[in-house]
Amino acid sequence: MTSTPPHLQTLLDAGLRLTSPRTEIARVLFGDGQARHVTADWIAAALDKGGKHIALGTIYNTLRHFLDLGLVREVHGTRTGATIFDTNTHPHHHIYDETTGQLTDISAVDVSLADQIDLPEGKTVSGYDVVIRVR
Amino acid sequence: MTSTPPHLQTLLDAGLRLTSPRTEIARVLFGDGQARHVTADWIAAALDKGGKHIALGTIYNTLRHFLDLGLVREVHGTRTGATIFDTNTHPHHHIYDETTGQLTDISAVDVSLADQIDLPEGKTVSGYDVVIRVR
DNA sequence: CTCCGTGCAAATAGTTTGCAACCAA
DNA sequence: TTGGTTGCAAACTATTTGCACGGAG
Repeated sequence: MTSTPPHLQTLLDAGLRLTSPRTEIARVLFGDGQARHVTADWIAAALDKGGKHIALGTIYNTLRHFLDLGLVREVHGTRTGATIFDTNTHPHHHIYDETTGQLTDISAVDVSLADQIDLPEGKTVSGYDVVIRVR
Repeated sequence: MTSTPPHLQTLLDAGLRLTSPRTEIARVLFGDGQARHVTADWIAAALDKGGKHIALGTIYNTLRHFLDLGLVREVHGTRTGATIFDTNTHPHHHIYDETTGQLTDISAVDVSLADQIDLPEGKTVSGYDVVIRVR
């Protein structure tokens, strides 16, 4: 019994059609349940390797949809040119190796913010990113 | 008595010539002792406004020099296209308003990291960035 | 005098967008 | 049928680089 995987169900719930590029990209990203840090180029290469070419433009558009739906997150703070997308959507942060470019997850509980941070009035915290740089 | 400003002295100490683009850019950045978040374009515009046009390429090259010398820092974590340079080199972090794009400094003491973070072996922490996103 | 540094334009890199053909529902 | 999607290429933005001229030391 092959039931619809949760990430594909999310697409359906959002009213998005279940098209071939979307399912293929989703398979590469979530297929084995393993969290990944990927770039658009990496996805394109992975698909090409499997004989399933998808236009880079479409990959970017699809990633943006996935971002909106919360299926992936962007990682900031690295000095690599391309945007890195993280398939781990649980609260967590990153260690960035400036020498190798290697990006490693760290648990959110290893980081704490003082509770007396002055926010601009009327604003609420929507999240925070921590990047620990090592070399 | 007009003694050499510290940031210009830093250039000299590093063996860099005190050229007109460098002093002009330094003046715009540090002239009034006020910390700034700027982009290369902002600097170009500010210089043009003062009738001192400097080529964008030269501004980028100069900013890279300033980065190496620790006169400015890059700010990561925002979703604005251009790289933001921060003239505040003291340890601190940022609040990023996703609605307005406004970037605000917060003191480093308002942030604390757990001391049990597992680093890759042989690596040392060279710094860390915290960006609190608000809306 | 000697190079380092500059201006400018061309080259790159990453990402977005316009549009005709397509296809999931 | 029909409007959301795709592919492709062109457009764009941000940044880097190559090269001949120019100015600081």
